[in-house]
Amino acid sequence: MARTAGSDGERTEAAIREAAVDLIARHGYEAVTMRQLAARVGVQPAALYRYFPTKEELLFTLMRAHMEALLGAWNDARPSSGDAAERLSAFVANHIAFHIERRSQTHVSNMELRSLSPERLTIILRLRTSYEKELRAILREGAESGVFDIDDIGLTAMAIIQMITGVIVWFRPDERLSVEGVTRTYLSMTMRLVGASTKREIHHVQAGTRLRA
Amino acid sequence: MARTAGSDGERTEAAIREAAVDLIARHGYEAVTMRQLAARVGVQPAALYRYFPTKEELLFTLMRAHMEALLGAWNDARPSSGDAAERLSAFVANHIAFHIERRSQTHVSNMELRSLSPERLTIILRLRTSYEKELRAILREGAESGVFDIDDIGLTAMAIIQMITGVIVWFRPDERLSVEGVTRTYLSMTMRLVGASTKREIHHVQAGTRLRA
DNA sequence: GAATTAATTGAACGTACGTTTTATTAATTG
DNA sequence: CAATTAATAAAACGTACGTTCAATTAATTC
Repeated sequence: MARTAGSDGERTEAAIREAAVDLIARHGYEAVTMRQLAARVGVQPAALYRYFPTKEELLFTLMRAHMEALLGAWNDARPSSGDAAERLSAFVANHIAFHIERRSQTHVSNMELRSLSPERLTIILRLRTSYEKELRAILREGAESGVFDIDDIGLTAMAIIQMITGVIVWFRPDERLSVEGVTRTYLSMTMRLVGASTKREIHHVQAGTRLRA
Repeated sequence: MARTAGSDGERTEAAIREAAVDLIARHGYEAVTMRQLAARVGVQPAALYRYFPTKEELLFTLMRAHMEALLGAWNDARPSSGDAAERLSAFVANHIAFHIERRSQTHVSNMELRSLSPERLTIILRLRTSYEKELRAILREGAESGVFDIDDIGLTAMAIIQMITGVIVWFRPDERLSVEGVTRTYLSMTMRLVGASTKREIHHVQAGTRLRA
């Protein structure tokens, strides 16, 4: 046999990406074989090479897409006005919603950096840094305007990112906790963390925050 | 050749463990080969099998030792008296100090869980859970005695652990930040996170704290 | 100082890996 | 409807993997 009835390049590539994200998130990049991936897609191993020249290029493509989607989501969710507390709320809410919706992609992007070549690693890290810069800018603005009380901006930014990304490690949407409830609690913890000055701001921010369905 | 002059089983096993932790932390368990490990130790691959029957058993041994050391360190550092704020301070300080001292071990224990068989995974997760239980107990005590203001104990415990473990991802001891400075800032952020009630406690905890140079 | 035990080498086994090559069939185009 | 392009299968290539086995030497014991 050769070309199969109803085969379509776009659909096959999408299926490969989806299966790869899932398998790599579950077993790790090194542990996943091209044969395993092909079997999941329902195709012979050689067919994968029509879409991705190497296994590493496939990994890189997945990671880059994830980072660009994250930056895109923040670009759409970013408030055009409002003080630092409001901006920070939006950032945290968007981050948590995005990561809960894409647990597997996030796992891949966070755990498999060491499997990238130096050049590709640099590209991914640049995207990551530009995302973290957004958070630092918010923290700096809040610190300068007196809305936040922050000891060290860079350190606080890392602490917040670790904390809110960590949700995907333990959170399962089908438990006693809802996405909305978890987001609310994390918003509250974040505001305390940055020493958001008045109760008014905290309540205002939480009141105005809408969570994704 | 066979047995080499001056060879010693204890020293060789220690060398294997040390090299394995370092290599696995750097490249990942699946990516490290037994030949690579043997070369690092300065021995032939077959010699490794005198000390560890399989590659996975070696990984498991490293992880279990790390978790038991963590529990042991907390057992030694745990204050015999004091309120919840004091206990929490001790927990955070011990956690950060332990993890900064053992970056590689921590990376292995946190990243390579999926390479363990179900039985071995269970053992490691049990150790991890019993460590997390310590933090939850402190948070519960603080919440009940009114020292802390906590929304959800389990959730707050996970947030704190993610935050303070995240230090090892970005912190390098030889930079502008000292271990002491980072620990102080994280202690302060943790106390805010749990809504430590009175300024007195926060100030007590931060007593002697100076901002980084 | 012979016998025994500890520590290691050297070579090999079977398997599975990422990838390439060639052939073949389906869909599209002129 | 012939020619071309798109999408895949089938088979193979060379390599590297975890592990085993037998032989060999160093240290220890009696």
